[in-house]
Amino acid sequence: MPEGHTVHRLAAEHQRMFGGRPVAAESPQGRFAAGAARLDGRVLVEADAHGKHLLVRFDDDVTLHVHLGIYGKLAFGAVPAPAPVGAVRLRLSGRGGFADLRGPNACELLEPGEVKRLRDRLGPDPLRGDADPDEAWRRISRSRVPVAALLMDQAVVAGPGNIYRAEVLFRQGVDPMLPGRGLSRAVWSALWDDLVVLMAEGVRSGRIDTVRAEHTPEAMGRAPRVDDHGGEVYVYRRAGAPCLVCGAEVRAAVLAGRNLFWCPGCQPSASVGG
DNA sequence: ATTGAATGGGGAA
DNA sequence: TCCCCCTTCAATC
Repeated sequence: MPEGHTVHRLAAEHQRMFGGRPVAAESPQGRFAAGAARLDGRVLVEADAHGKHLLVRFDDDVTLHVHLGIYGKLAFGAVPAPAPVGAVRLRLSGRGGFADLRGPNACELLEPGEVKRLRDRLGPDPLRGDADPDEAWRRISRSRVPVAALLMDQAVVAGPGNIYRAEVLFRQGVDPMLPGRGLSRAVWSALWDDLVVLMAEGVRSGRIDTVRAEHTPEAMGRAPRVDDHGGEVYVYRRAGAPCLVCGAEVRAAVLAGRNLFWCPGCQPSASVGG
């Protein structure tokens, strides 16, 4: 679930459901009991997202910081809320509904200075209007780290995860192992612009679709195929299957502890886009 | 009943 | 580079 587009949707949902009104907070599981007690009854001022981090500001400048990690989930529902099921770390409820948080990587309260520190260590987020891609380019253009790893480094770019990085590199024809400093400025711009388009579409639809109209199963007379994550993609989790564009076998490798997928035909070694 | 995998990330070594 | 955190669900015994 949680790449940056999901977290932006969750922020919008919090704003819509709770914004400007007091909320009730509890920790049915008990592990966030003290934090929930501190939030209980406060007015939710603003919910925001930076990359995969959800930042919910309450009156008196207390900010709830949630990072879902790889397992975490947020589930919304209508009030009256049913008895909590499973390990609910935090339940917020208000007139407009309730939100249950399970399995987050982070669920904590931050002071304003800590929020600033968190934001300062994150790179530009393609989904934020205040994002400056040059900030990322300054790091990328100096780095020997493979571009596929740089795109997963939240200090370089905040928001893309394993699916978007694989898909954007495929769409731009970039070899995942190319070191950052091997990229031209033009290719970085193309990668960034494509992330902006793909992720904004992800916020609208709530899924990750990256296949261009001319390569859809309908356009190419193939059986439709949707990945388990709920979108239509070129290479993510398609190892061993034929590339939708050139027919070469999609490859997989582990890079920095994460599964990387690419097409050796469309993204040959040292290819720099086009 | 148990294991493994999953769209993350921090910290130690 | 590994290990650990946290939770759910599907696959396997």
